[in-house]
Amino acid sequence: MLDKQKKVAEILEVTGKANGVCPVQDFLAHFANKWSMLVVLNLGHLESPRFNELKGKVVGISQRMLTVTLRSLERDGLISRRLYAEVPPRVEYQLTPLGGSLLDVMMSLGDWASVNQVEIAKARKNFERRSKNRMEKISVGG
Amino acid sequence: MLDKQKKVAEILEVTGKANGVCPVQDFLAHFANKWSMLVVLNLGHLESPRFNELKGKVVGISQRMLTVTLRSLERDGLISRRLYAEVPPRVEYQLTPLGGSLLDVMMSLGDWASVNQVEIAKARKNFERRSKNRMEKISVGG
DNA sequence: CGGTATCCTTGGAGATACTG
DNA sequence: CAGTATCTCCAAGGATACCG
Repeated sequence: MLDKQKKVAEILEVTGKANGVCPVQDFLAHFANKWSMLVVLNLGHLESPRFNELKGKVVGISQRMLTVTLRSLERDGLISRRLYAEVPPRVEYQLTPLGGSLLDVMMSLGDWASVNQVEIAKARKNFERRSKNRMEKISVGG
Repeated sequence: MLDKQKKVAEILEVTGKANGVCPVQDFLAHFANKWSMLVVLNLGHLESPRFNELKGKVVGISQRMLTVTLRSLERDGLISRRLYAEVPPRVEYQLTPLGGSLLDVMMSLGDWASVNQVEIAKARKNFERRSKNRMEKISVGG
C-alpha cells in the first residue's frame, strides 16, 4: 500500500524537474490517438499483414489515417515495414520486440477496461441522474 | 506466446460486432486526454488534496482544465469529491477503489514508458536520419 | 497496391474575466 | 476558495482526388 504511494511518487518526481515529463503523460502524448493502439493490437493478432489487409481489420480507419499511424509507429520503433519490390508492390507490417512488449501493457489495460466498463457505465448513469435532479429544480417553471 | 495472440483476438473480437468497441479504444476515448491520468497519479500520491493543492502539483494545468478533468473523473466513478460547508469552502478529492485499480494499470504503463523511452528516442533519431537522407537527395540543387 | 496531396471540420484545450 | 462563462486557437482526423 505504501509501496504503491512511493512508486507513484517516483513516477511523478520526474514531472516537476526541469523539462521533466511524466512517463505516463509522455506515453499518452505519443500513442493515445484514435488509431495507434488498435493497430498495435491488430498486429499482435495478425501475422505480417499487408496494408489493405490491415485496413480491412481496423474497422473505420481511412487510408490516410492508416498510413499516418503506421509511419508514426514505425518511427517509434514499435513496428517494422517490409517493402517487396514487386509489381504491384507488397508491403508487410509486423510488431518489433518493443512493440510486442507494449502489446502486453495494452492487454492489461484492456483487461481493466473490460472488467470495469460496467461499473463505469453505472457511475456515469448515477452522475447524470444527480445532475438532472439539480436541473429539474431550476427549470420547474419551464 | 499463442495464448497472447488468442487473448488479443478476444479483445479485438468485440470491435467488429454491432456497436462493439475495443475496450482499449474505449478506454483511450475517455481517459487519454492531456490531464486525466496526471490527476489520477497525483491523487494516488497525495491524500485527499484540496482543489488548489492539486492545482499546485499538476504542473501547468489551468483552473478550468482541472475542474473539467475532475468532473469527468468523478462522473466515471474514479474519484470522489467531498464538499465541506465552510466559509471559505473546502473541497477534497480522492481516488475511489475503482480509481485505485486504474492507478495500478497506469503504473505498469509508466514502467513500460520509463524502461523504453530511451529505445524509442533512439528509434526516432534513426528514422529522422533515414528520411533526411532521402531529403538531401532531392534538394541537392536548392 | 500502397500510398501522397489538399482541403475542411471539429472539439480539446488555453486565456481571461467574473462569482457564490 | 473553488469554481463558471466566454472567446479563441490549433492540430487531429475525415473526405476526396491523384500518383509511382
